[in-house]
Amino acid sequence: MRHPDDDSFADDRSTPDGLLQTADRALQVLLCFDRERTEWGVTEIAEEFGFNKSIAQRLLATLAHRGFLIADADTRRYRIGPSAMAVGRAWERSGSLRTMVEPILRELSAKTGASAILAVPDNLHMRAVAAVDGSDGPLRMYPLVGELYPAHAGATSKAFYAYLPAQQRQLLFAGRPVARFTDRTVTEAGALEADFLQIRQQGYAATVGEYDSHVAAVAVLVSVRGEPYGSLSLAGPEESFDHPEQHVPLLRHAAQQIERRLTGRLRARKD
Amino acid sequence: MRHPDDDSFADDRSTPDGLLQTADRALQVLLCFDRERTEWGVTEIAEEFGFNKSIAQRLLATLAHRGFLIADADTRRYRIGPSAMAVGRAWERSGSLRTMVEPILRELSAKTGASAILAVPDNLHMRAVAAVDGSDGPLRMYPLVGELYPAHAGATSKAFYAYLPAQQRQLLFAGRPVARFTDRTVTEAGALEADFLQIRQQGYAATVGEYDSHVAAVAVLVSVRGEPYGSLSLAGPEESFDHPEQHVPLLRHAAQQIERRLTGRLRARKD
DNA sequence: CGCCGTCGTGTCATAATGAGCAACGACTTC
DNA sequence: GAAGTCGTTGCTCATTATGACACGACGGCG
Repeated sequence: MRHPDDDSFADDRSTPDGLLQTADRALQVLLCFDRERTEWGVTEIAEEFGFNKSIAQRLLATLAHRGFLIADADTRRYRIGPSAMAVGRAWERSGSLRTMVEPILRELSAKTGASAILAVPDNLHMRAVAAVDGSDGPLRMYPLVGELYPAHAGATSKAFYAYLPAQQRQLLFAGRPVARFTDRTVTEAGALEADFLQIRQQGYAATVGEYDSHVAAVAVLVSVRGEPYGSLSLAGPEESFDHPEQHVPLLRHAAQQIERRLTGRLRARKD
Repeated sequence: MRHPDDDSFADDRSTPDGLLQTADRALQVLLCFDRERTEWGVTEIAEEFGFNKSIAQRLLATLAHRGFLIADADTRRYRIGPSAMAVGRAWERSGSLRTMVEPILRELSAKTGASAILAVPDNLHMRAVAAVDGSDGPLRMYPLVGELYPAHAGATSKAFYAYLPAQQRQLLFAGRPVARFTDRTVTEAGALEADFLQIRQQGYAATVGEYDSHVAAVAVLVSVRGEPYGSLSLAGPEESFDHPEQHVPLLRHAAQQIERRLTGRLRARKD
């Protein structure tokens, strides 16, 4: 699905004028090492993009030379390499994620009065990577950003973990016992599965006091490039944050904005 | 410093035969958005690499077109972009870090009998990203990988956090009170600073029972591209793991191996 | 307020470079 | 053992990147 003012990008595969075809192709190739396909061979790349085999071979070799790919010596297939880690770390360090999504969170918060939080999964938890306090003042003493939420409690976590493959969801109960934070925390496997099912069906998660007592929250899944990325949530004091579900359309819209900003190509050409 | 069998890489800046110059240049440019330099302009890139301005401009525009960079509309300077996140996530998903490092850890463990752990910083903790259990059997019931260690307790953490800028080290005491895990945990700011100083002076951290009672550990800093990346540690039961310091040279050597594997370009050309 | 210096962008001729073709060798499969 | 697949490499041609130059915008300085 495309945004209206995206139409200047004629085709993903073709290189616009004024740009370097070879470099562009290399980057395209690099990006196709994604969740769906983690390994590629020379011929596969050639077919995927309609390149000649020699082009594919040289592109892959160049990417490998700079460490963006690693060539499996046995299978002669390529996987993602350590330079991907280097640029990924550069991205994290840059803090651009926060600055890119904070305007969206600010708008959410302004329209609802609640705190807005973008969180990403992290070792059976969710980590707040960007947040804006609501007009009722901060929910906590300490800053929201960096906070970890357990996978099984609260809308922020449940909106994400509900969409995990069933097998991975089992992990929530595989290790140590599921912690109880309040008397409303859901700790029983069956009940949690039922919640997840409902979340998938209605497309959002709404919880009250599951992690922090007196905090109500509503959250939706955020996907990037079609893959679950994190969750976007609104949270506020149980007393004043009325009918959180009413904000689901707003959340959905904001989630799409975030997805768009995190899916590459922005301000590539002057408009 | 180069490894003996690295000599086929004549020069970082020149593109070997059989590779694509333009793609290689684009990747070089992408990699220079690192800790030291997070923003580059067209002219700066041109000077840095000896390119013509037009080349630099097109390289940057191409990288931006695919979302690897973002152009600041006002300053016309470039920063790292969301596609860097995409490939970084692909790297994490691939689990290559573990498979690349585990042979080294296995060798460490085999030579010492202790458990070997590679950990990276994570929100004032250290996270074990790869580990091999020692011959005395596992230290814990649950797997080492994924484990979080607090920043102020244990060699694994201290070997890393000792090298943080003093200002950032203050954060350890800025938030909640420093937790005490055993009677040997160092919780006083002055004493911890003294430990950090000693660690920097001797080049390694050695602790006994600071986090887990009855566990002795020794650790060294791991740097990638000259920047602190994580720590490499050996840990074993206090009773049987004698004179952990004796293994520091071994640890140093292994840390260098890891650094080399994580600094790109492996098996780029057949040897 | 206007000048100059700097920076990013665009143009154009040139030739260097990447594209495509085809052949080879290694390996797998039947 | 033969046929097919895959990755690699040499070679030729022209597509494409290159670099010198010029333009316009911006900002700092006099």
